[in-house]
Amino acid sequence: MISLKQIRYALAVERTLHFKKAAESCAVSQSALSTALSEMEKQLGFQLFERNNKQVLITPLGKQALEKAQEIKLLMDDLARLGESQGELLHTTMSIGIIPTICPYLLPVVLPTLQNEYPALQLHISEEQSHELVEKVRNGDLDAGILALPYDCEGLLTFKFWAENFFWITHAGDALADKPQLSNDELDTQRLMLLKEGHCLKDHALSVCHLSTISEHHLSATSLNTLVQLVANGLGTTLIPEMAVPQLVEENPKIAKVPLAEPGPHREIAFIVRPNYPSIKNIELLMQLFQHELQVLRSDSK
Amino acid sequence: MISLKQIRYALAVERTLHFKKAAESCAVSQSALSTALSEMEKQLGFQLFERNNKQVLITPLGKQALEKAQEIKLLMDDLARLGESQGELLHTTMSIGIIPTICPYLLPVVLPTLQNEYPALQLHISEEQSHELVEKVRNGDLDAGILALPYDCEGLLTFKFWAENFFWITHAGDALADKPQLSNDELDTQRLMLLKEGHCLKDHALSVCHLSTISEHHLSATSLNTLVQLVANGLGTTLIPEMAVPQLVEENPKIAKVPLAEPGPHREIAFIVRPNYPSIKNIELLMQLFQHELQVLRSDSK
DNA sequence: AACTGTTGATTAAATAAATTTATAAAAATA
DNA sequence: TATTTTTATAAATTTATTTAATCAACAGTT
Repeated sequence: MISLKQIRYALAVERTLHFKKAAESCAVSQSALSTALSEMEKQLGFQLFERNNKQVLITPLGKQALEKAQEIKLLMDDLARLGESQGELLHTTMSIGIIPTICPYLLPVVLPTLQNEYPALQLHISEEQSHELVEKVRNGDLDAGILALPYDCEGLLTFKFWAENFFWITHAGDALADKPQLSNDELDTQRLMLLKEGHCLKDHALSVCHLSTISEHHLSATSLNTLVQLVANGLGTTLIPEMAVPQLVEENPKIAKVPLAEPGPHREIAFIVRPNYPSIKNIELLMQLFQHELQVLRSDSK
Repeated sequence: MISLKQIRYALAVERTLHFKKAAESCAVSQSALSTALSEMEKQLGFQLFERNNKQVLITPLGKQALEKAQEIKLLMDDLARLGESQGELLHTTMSIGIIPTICPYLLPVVLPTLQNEYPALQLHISEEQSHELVEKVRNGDLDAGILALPYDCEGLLTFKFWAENFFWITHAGDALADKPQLSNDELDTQRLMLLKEGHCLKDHALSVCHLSTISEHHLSATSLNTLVQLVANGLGTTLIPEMAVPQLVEENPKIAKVPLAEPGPHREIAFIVRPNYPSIKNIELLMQLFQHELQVLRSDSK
């Protein structure tokens, strides 16, 4: 009879493609892992891995088996978590992924309160782009994700908890810096710099400008912080979301922000969770808490 | 760490609501099962079962956990079966459920060939009504089912492999017994007897008559064989499917069959299988074989 | 009240199984 | 040729599991 141990070992080898590393990641000896997998292959009646002294390959049937194995592991994790759904809320370990254009601005807003009010919560935060986030939430590597909509999250629950606008950012001396708002026409003539391909904020910003692609003249960077540094030194302008304003703009006398004429909200922020995630209540509570802290931040800065 | 053994034990208690019986069905001592389940509850952090000396109840959270456990068991079974998909076809054990209005007429047609050509195949046949069939195929108790369409098989693959008409059956002396075919109007005036509630053939037969319910005058029975005995003794008439004709009509001089004017096919027969069933190829092969044998039967009786 | 037959829980000895450590074998590398 | 890196194997040890016997609680019965 195939055991969960064997399944865990097999998944570790799939990850590492290396028996010794897999054994380490399972905290057992390489010998134990080798034997367990041989036995598993015997029970299955086919090879999972083709292995020699130089490399480990996954056989075609092995690939199918490992997909099932992954599903089983996911369900086992869910089962183990079921107990938490009745215990005290946020009294557990949670892994949450957040996209880079939200993460550094949201965390300082919510973490202090979170740590005060729920000291038993062990948060593991990772910064990832939307596509990785969706993938990892789907396969259970993450308990939840936070990203900006619209984004294709098919098969996942989405809980919108925030909506905000973008601001146009230019250097302090710019002639347009004191305008009450910037029209779309004016925006189009600017030397706009956005994030590199892969960041959803680029797409959302382009959508605000009613553009589908960005011209090659526009520089691109890998973080909003970098973009703002470029703006501060007169190399162009950019768009940043409201929640980044306190950190990136307000402390910096060399740049100015101008609201956009384009009606908002320009992006909506949501949690994504697997529908079967066992303690959705934890996610809902987190969401309410985040929403509240963001509201406090917004009213403070008015 | 929760083990598969614990999951199997828990599912057995769910089935039996009795520790001792569950232990027997798992072929272990009651002590082993008790200990394993206590340990499992400790690991989960909540009670699966409320037990005293008189009864075993499933807790609300336990119900949720057992649902997950059932899914895990299903996936484990699939995983264990994956090896067969590459081995020789029909070289395994299969559990197949068939509705009562197909089972006794299909089996004698297909079993001889099946046992000759695939002696390694271990077939477990059970006779069940459509709703049980769908349920048991869904949860993995059966590898496949054979039923008559139309029927709601949402979430399952359906492979139609046969279509046939009904015949009107009356006693040999009936004035209508020699007609080339029976019109719908004539059919409506007959004292038609159909199967009891729950048999899909009743619904399909009513549909052929363009009726939604059957009047209280119509007797009902639990098997086609019974119905035919009633017909033979002049107690009424009935409809039987083509595949039952050789067994129920041709050997019996006291009854006569008349084709229906209503255009067919009057019922279609299909396999149902879970989409994730690991060796669909076995099902497809079975289906082709069944189809072929039925064709031979049809051409023989012409 | 005492007896009887349930039920699920507990315990200790016997049994089975998995893990570790150490080693082997094969192949690439220096 | 010696060294390193890889997975596989063997024997000893440790760990976990099963069994069989017993317990404790309870519900009927006598």
